[in-house]
Amino acid sequence: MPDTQQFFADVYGIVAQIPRGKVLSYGDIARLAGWPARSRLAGRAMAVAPASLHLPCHRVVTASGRLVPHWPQQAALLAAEGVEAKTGKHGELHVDMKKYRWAIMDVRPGEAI
DNA sequence: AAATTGACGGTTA
DNA sequence: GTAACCGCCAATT
Repeated sequence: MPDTQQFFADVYGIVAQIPRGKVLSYGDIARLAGWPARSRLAGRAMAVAPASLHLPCHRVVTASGRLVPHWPQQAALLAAEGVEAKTGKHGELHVDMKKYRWAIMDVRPGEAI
């Protein structure tokens, strides 16, 4: 099993565990999967993720809190779960990461700061 | 094999 | 707060 495929599987497992009303960034997922530098691969994993897995990919945003480009409906899905997405002048949607980011990162002392 | 692209992240100006 | 630049890894052209 190639590392990439294992990484993909791990990413899917993590995304599936994201609680309702919380979000994670690609970088966070990559880090949790054990590959800190593979944030882009996390995005690719979502891109190729089979719909049969029912992954809550709408709970995945960028590290800046920006919602996923090329996917406008994500805001509606998040809003349905209580995640408030603010709309910018250029139609950019962003969420408050400090508030909605999955707390698994905060559990680690020392790195949270 | 080389260059380009992408659902990214972080730092610097 | 926005913009530009660099670093990162894999797939695609």
